[in-house]
Amino acid sequence: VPSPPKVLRVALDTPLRRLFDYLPPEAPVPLAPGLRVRVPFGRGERVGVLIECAERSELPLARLKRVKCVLDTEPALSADAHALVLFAADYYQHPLGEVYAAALPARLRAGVALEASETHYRAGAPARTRLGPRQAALLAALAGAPLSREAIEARAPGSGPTLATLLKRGLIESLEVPAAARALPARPAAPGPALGHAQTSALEALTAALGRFAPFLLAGITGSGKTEVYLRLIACALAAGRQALVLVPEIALTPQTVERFATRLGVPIALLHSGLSDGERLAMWRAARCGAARVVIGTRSAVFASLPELGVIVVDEEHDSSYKQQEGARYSARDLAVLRARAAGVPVVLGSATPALETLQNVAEGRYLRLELPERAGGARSPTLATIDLRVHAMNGALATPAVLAMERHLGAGGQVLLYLNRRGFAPSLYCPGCAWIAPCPACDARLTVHLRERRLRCHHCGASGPLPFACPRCATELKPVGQGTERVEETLARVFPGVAVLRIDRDTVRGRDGFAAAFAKVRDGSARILLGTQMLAKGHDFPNVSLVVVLDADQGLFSTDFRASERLAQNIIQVAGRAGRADRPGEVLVQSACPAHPLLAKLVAQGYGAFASAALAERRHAGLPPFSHLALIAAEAKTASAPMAALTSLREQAGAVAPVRILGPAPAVLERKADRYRAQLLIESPERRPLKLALERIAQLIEATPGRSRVRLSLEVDPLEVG
DNA sequence: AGCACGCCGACT
DNA sequence: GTCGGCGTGCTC
Repeated sequence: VPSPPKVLRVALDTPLRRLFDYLPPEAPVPLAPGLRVRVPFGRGERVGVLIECAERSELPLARLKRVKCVLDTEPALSADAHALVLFAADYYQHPLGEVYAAALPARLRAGVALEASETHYRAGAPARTRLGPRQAALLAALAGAPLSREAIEARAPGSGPTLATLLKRGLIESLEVPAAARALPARPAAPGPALGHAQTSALEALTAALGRFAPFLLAGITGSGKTEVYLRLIACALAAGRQALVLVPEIALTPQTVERFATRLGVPIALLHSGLSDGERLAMWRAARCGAARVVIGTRSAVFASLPELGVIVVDEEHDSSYKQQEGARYSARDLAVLRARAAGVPVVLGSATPALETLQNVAEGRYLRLELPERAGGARSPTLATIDLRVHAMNGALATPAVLAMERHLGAGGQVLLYLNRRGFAPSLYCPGCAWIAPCPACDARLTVHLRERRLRCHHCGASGPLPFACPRCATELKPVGQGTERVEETLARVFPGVAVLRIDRDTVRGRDGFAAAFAKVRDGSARILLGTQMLAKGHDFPNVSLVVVLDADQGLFSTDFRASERLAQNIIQVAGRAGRADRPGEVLVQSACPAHPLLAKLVAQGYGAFASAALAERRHAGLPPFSHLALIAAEAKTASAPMAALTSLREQAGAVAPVRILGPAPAVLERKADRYRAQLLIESPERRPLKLALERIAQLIEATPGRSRVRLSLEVDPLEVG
């Protein structure tokens, strides 16, 4: 019998980057890493996770408090998920307790049982007083095996009040018994369509890898049948008695997606996404952990879900930026999914029509195996792309003449037209022709956007809003909206295409999941002929009758300070282009730009995403940017203008980086003042991971030791997606 | 992050 | 004379 450890090291949900040492509980209980414990902390109590058992502490034992109780008999997370949490905390330089908290449903953090239970009732002490007929009947029913409330209700309808009375008098006792965890009910599996040649060979490669770690990129244009390949692969894993984890971007987790998995696979499915209540999330999580759910479909944080029999991981639309958590523990669920697959010894499939440049480089270096789905299922042809030079054509608002002509042609042929403009509102600024005044946000270094229908000015950075002024506050000249937003394009369309039904889809017109479903229905039934919208249109849904897509302004993404802007632009263009065309009618895509000769845009339009990606990767290599170097970002934020720069300058001096790690900055953020907070940043860059990691460990310690942390908030992000 | 303790303005 | 502003210090 091993002697009990002297010290328990516990992760707690605090922003402190250390573990807390406790004495083991008085009564000896089994102890193992991953068990939840209830501990005294400060003047209150917390639920933490036991990370290690140790023989000594850096503090004198007399100063340690004692663990109040051990909540579990087995770890909350499966071994691979537990290891993933430890890895993520270390890699992203984030407090372990907070990462663990992100991995567990809120109710488990509050201390409820790991496994679902149900209250059952049975007869207790014999009655010493006379009972009514209902009471006697109920007691008789509960004389045998304990029954659930539902079972009691089925035998004796309306016995609820009687039950409550007898419970109170001690004549009935209650007990908690394990309950089957709730998951979506299974349906009979339906057969799928026949596979094409490329799908078949991709599926063969994937199924051959079941049972071992193997990372794949499944590169397939929209409509090439990636989902069908996922479904067959998952079916194979299920047949071998394993579970599957499917990660999707938040916006893609629609009832249609879930429906497709549920009807095809015929097994219970658990969903994990931000729209669940605490109770629902707990039920889904438990269903995954106990194995009742065979497939887990979830967003970002589902990468940490417990799946004891994990057999395969799928990351759909792997290029999507919503896999990167932007607050708190800033992890990339896509990257962690690959690490988890390695820890679990299972294959992982990253699927996309527009893979991230990082992923393509992983393929180029032989770390991932690329599987290609080159053709559209059902023989549909890919859309043709062309640019429209905005400098040489007459404009109708945001629409160049060739775009208008193309729209007339497609509408005349019975097709639908999709216009993509990544800018909400009527116009991005309000300008005074008299004195050149531009309506500014009072709280940000930004211009206010005109929302004409609401007759308001809005800041798209901080949410501030105010009434729409008629005249310039400085010189009383009438103000002019400048630039194009979706609301203004809608107005142009009403003028240029009178009588044609237009549907605008953006955050201002579509509210919540139901709103999107309603808009989607109007597109499907043809009651909308022209669709106009922002990124919301580029993700998730297919619009099979759309034959023409017009990208109204490609230039926003070409001249940004952020080196990833062109990659995002190309992905958005190709994703939105993927909405167009089907078997009997190839789609047409027109990209409006004032500089169609821009090398990356020209490559994309003439030769497609693959050629764009090669050119963009060559540029990144030349400039020493990711994926050819590794970055971390230190951000500072304060109420005063000088504090962030001062804090980062001091941090830089103390850190004193050693080659090959370079420290760039500090520099004010692109939007220096946002919501009345001033922001600056420091960029840490290194061609190698290891020295970057060492530098970050040092910097993270310095940040924690920085005095006056209430005045300047410092945060650290590893592998930032947005830089500049 | 909470949640304490600890010194200077507008109220009963 | 108090109630309370948020500055800074601690949590095994």
